[in-house]
Amino acid sequence: MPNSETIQCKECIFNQLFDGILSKSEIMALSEHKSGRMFSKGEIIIQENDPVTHFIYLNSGLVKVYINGKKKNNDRIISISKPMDCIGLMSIFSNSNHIYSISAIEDSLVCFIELKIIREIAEKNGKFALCFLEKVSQLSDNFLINRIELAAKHMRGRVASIFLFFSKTIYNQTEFELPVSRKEIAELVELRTENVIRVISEFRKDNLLYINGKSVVINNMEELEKISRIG
Amino acid sequence: MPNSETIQCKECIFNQLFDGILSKSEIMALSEHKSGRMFSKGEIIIQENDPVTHFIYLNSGLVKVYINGKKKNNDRIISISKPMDCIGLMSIFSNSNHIYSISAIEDSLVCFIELKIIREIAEKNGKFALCFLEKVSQLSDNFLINRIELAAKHMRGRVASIFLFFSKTIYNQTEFELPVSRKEIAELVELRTENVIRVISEFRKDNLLYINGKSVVINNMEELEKISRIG
DNA sequence: CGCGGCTTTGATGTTCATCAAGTAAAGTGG
DNA sequence: CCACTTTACTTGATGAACATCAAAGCCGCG
Repeated sequence: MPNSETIQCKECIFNQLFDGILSKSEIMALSEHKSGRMFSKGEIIIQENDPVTHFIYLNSGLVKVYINGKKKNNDRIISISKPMDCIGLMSIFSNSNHIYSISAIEDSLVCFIELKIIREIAEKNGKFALCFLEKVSQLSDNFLINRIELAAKHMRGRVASIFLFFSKTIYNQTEFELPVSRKEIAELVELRTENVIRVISEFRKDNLLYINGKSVVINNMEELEKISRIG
Repeated sequence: MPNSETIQCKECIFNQLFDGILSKSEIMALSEHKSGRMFSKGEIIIQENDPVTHFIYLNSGLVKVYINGKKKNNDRIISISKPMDCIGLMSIFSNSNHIYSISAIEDSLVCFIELKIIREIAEKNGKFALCFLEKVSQLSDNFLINRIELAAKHMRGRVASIFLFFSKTIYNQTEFELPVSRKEIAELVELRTENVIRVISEFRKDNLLYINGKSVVINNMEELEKISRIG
């Protein structure tokens, strides 16, 4: 595979997540069953229906979690995950096979920890298990709330929320390179590509943002937020 | 409060869920911090924003989990939960306040277990914690998948799926009393009441089901399933 | 170079929300 | 128990929001 590389990551940021909860020996045990790999933009990390063998952790880069549509042009993106996010947390404990696919939308360093060792440690270290529990719950809550709010919004609000998401949650800047295509935005917010493009054109005309290809500058954050809330 | 009653439930079905995982003394400890209460149809069990103090478990009856809309006539029902379901599992570990409301749609016996004791046991008994983890994950997966499939369906498919849900998942019969109003069906599937009614009328006209008020008999399960899948 | 996928705009049609209005059912107070 | 009010249910008519279809320009890639 191109651009692939195996990395032993003893000081992976993963450990930070459970600071004070894991013992030295537990961290060691995890490290021994952990490996990292670079995925370049566009590469598929997990395919729907792959057996669940590892806990997956994003160290750097950006990935999308999605389900494959039955017909073509019908994928649905569940979430865009950033570093420190536990991607694919959901199906890991409830299914023996992945129910979502994951692929890199930017070059990404992905860590894999054998699920077996996670289970072993969780069984012995209840605090670790509880910490996991909180993360899973939080993630689920977010996804669900997200979906419910999405359903309540019209086209403009949906598209606005995506630009706010990238600006605030991902890049923390008003100026950034859009890491997804118009088509992918459509898959994120349950719209058709054409309509996403139309709305973007409107936003540009209304001077809410500057956008040229993938280069974005947000000009009127307040108005976008208003549109995202109401529309 | 009317129809309320406090019950010490030593042999609550809750214990069955963790059969072989909990020790005698742990079961005892849980029992001591557990209480049950009857809620009659329509009563509110949990209000959005109530502090999370207990793990909540449905022993008998039927409840709905929903979020209160900002405007009136804008509630959204997340799920209908049946006995053996851990209602309100989601927000319990991730939030200090409930983010969903829960109310009884049939007379229901609800068990409350102090969250503190659950946490204590989970910390010491990792298997118990893992078991919880699996339940949370499963629940989340179901909710999310549900929402995604919903968004893909048209009116007829959405309404059909609700009748299938009650017939197959809840009552396990082709003949049952609908426990929800047309308005609540609308809140379940992101439609307007008028449209739910229109679709139901069509189904009746097409002889897919007999329905009079709340009495339902499903006549053509196959066709309803087809509509639910495709439409 | 030419092919396929992404982007863009316009025209058209379908799906669904909204508005209106009336009937039935269910809860409320005298 | 009956008049009264409210809430649930139902159907029709209209319009808004969005999908679909079509066509053309753009871009990257083998």
